[in-house]
Amino acid sequence: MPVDQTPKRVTRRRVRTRARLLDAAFAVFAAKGYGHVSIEEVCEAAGFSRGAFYSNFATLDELFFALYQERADLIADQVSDALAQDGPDLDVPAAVDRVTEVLLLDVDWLLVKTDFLVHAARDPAVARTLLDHRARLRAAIADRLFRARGHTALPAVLGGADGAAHAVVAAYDGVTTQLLLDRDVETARAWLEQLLTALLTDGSRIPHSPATGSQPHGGSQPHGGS
Amino acid sequence: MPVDQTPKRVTRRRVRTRARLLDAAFAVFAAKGYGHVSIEEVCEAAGFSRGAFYSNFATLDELFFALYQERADLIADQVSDALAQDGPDLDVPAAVDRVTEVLLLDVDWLLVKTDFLVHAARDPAVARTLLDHRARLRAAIADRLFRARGHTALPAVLGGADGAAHAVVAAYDGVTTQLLLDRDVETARAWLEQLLTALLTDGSRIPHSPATGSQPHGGSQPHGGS
DNA sequence: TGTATCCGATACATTCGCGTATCCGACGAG
DNA sequence: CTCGTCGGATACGCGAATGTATCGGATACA
Repeated sequence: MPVDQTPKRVTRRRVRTRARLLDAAFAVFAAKGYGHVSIEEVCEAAGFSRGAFYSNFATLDELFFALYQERADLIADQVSDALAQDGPDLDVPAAVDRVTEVLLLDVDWLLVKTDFLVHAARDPAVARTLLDHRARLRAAIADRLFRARGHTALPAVLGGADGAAHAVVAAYDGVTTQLLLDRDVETARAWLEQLLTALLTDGSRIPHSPATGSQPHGGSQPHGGS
Repeated sequence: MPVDQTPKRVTRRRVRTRARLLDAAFAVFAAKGYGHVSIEEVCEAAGFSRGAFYSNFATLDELFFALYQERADLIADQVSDALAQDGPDLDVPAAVDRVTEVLLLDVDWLLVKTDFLVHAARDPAVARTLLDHRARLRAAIADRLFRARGHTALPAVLGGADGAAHAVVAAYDGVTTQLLLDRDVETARAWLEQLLTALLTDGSRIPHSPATGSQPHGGSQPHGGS
């Protein structure tokens, strides 16, 4: 067979430099924001010259896309794991706690993800990828909620596990926005847990104490910086 | 009055060109995204040369900042008006409808706003401005909810009108994210109304019919493109 | 209407980032 | 161990965007 689909040899060194470029790009994008980053900055942060870049990627968009896919898949797996941990009956606060841990731990990732959102908002092809990723997350959540129906009643307004999963993602996005501005991870986590609790349980079934006492900070409510 | 704070003459032409620059910048930012826009592109869209720009702004960031402040103030006023329209007793669905109309009408504004968020997330001084704007919105909402307490019971998990206002803003941000990806304004509006209804009313008091029948599209739930 | 001032246009130099072509060292196969 | 191929470095030319300095026309006030 004279010609391969990927005619290059297996190339072991290549994957290492590619990975280093991706890692460096993540750090640089988080720090300065995509759109204010030049190719050379990424290469410099990775300890390479531009030649290495053009040997692995055609454009900065391509790198950004690959970077997002890699990390997004990782996050999706982690969320799936966090949701699968406890048995058939769902412990809402515990599950919310685990998922929140995964989703709000790394502010840098939120920064890059938001950059990617802005990018996708103007490119339908890229938007499709992001929508697919979100659909995967929602599916995992909806599946978990569906398996636990009967044990935990969902508010009727949301309309089933599917709608509830949608609401969870929306709450996550909303809290992310505030977190990007005030950079207060702990408050954001507390606030997201509270929001999800409010969304996933109907009013009659209050999980914690409804008044003060369970917040990490002194305040009665996890309000952001202002 | 011998000396003005701004010693320049009243300069009537100046404000016109400044406004034209701001309007053009809004359109260009919405189309291409801040960070992929050059000064010359803005000037060209406004029908000016770069000299006009440098006579009115020092940098593109400064223009962006002014642009955001102008529009954000406008939106804040509109929301306040929408909340003040009905009497002392709050009609939640109607108020939600009016506010949603203001907040999700203009996708271009959401695009620019998200760009500004990304920008603010890396500049604490800019972030302060955005946080202030959000605080103003929340205050208007909380004030409205507080005036209507007794008529409409809020879920205890959120902790009072203040927490509820926070939740409203978070829901708005979350729906915005989805809207930027699928560009489906009608579904987004329906979904936001449903989310706010779920958040602002406890489970026992269901405003519309809890099942299908009030959505604009055929589907049972206003789920986004995927 | 005259005029001093302001404002935007034009021209220029400079810097920055990009993409390519070429070269040399490294790695893997035999 | 040797050689052929691959991957990354270096050097070059190019175009775009920036900031400034200067000029001519418009504008507001007397």
